[in-house]
Order: sequence, then structure tokens, then C-alpha cells
Amino acid sequence: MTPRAQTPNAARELEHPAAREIRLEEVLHALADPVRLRIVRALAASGEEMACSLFDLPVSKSTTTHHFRVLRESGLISQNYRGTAKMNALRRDELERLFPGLLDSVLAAAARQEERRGG
Amino acid sequence: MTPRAQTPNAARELEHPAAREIRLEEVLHALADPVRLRIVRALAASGEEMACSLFDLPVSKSTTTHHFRVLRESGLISQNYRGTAKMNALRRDELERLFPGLLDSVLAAAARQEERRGG
DNA sequence: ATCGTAGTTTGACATCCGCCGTACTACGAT
DNA sequence: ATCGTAGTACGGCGGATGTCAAACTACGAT
Repeated sequence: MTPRAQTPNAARELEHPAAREIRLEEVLHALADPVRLRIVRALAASGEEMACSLFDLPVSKSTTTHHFRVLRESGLISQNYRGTAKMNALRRDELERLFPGLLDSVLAAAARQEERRGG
Repeated sequence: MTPRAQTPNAARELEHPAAREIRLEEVLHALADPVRLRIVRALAASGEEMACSLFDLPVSKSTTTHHFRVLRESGLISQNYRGTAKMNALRRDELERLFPGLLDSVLAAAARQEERRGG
């Protein structure tokens, strides 16, 4: 129904590490930052792609860009452009195959810690 | 010989964070360094206390001291002096109560990554 | 007492990190 | 064509991090 081709501008393709290139240390480092952990938790909670602008983060636009790049380069998320928005998604299945249980236990730990602190 | 000022001993007890003070971000950060991850894996593999000198690490003595301190302050390990040796132990049970499954999944992930790389 | 082993402390150094503002690009809508 | 929104790139800043060597402390053994 849409007459226009779905293919986005090739110049706006983003580099992602292949599953086999994902390194545990980088994943852990990416998750060790509060802002990035928050992003990952929001993505996990939504279960869907989310545009960068949907996140309510306590940092500037340029810092936000930085954190999303770290997450992408670590292999935790995938990013692709949709119009003017940049969509972000957790690479859950790949991560699960690579490091079974890791992401879930981190997410559970984060939830638990928030519980303990918040009340 | 010139009498030197006597430094108070104080080398007996080391400060450890209480279980409730352990922060997920710090634990992840501690695990994100290759040298420290190696230490944690060795401790997990041995299942017992280990003196610092038993680890075969690719860094100097002072850097070793630094890494063990980061691990202790993050809550991952406990340390206590036994004679001239400093004994290190994983705080497995406490970590497990705090963040169930987290340590195990990180250890499994590390083992898996080594398999994949080392063959 | 002296020595060797184990670990610490200090100070330095280069790098990385998180953060910002400003100027910029890309796209859709008007 | 122009404008607004979404995000990027650049350059800089202060603080954290990993690293080392050298000098030091602590303890057990000789």
C-alpha cells in the first residue's frame, strides 16, 4: 500500500557487532552505568523498539547519544533509523544465546535493588 | 638508627560493605575488568579462600592490590589477614541472596566466552 | 637481630569516561 | 522553501581508572 520503498538511506546505516564479537566485559561495562542500565530496563519493560526521545533521562541530548552508542557498540541494543527517529531494541535473543540468563539476572537485580531502596 | 615515627598497626580489620550497601552498578563495574573477572573466576573455581599471591596475574603487585580493593569495596569478595597472607573469598551466599543468579550467570558467561575464543 | 615473603602506600602518568554546549545534519510537515 | 523535531559531531573539562616503580610495613622463620 505504501508506494515508497522501505529502504532507508544507506548512508544512515549503523554498525553493530556480530553476535560472536560481543564481549562480556564490554556488556558488563555498558550495564554498569546508571543511565545506561535505566535505558536497558526501559527497553526490557516495553518489549518493543523505542525511539531515543521516549526515554526520560537526566542528561543532555549529546550525552544521551553517547550512551546509546556505547550500548550499541557493546552489542546490547540494535539501532536503526525510522524517518527522523532512531529506534532502539534490546538484542535479547542473541544475548540469551550468547550468555544465557545474564540479562535476566541483571534486570532482576536492578528491579530488586530499586525495590529495596524505594521502599 | 634514627627512630622512625611508629605507624599504628591497624592492619588487622578491613572495611567491607554490608550486604545492604552493595550496589549493582558497582558490582558490574568491578566485574567488567578482565583482571578482576579472572580473580573472581579463580575464586569461584577454587571454592575456598585464596591468598593474593596464589593468583597468576599479568600486572604488578601494586596493581594487584588495587584490583583486590575494588573487588572488596564492591562487595564481591571478603578479605582478611592470616599471618603475612591476605585471604580472599567470594561473598557468594550474600550475593546470591541480594542478586539471585547474577554471579552464576556471569561466571557461566565468562566460561562460555573463553570456550568460544580459546577453543 | 636479620632476612625473606606478602602486601601497602605514594606519586606519577596516560587514558578513558561522563558530561556539557554549540554547531551541525537528516527528515517530515507545512 | 522553510521550519521544527530528532539526533550527531566536535571540542573541551574535570574526575575516575588502570598501570607502574619505588619505598615502605607486617609477619614468620632462621
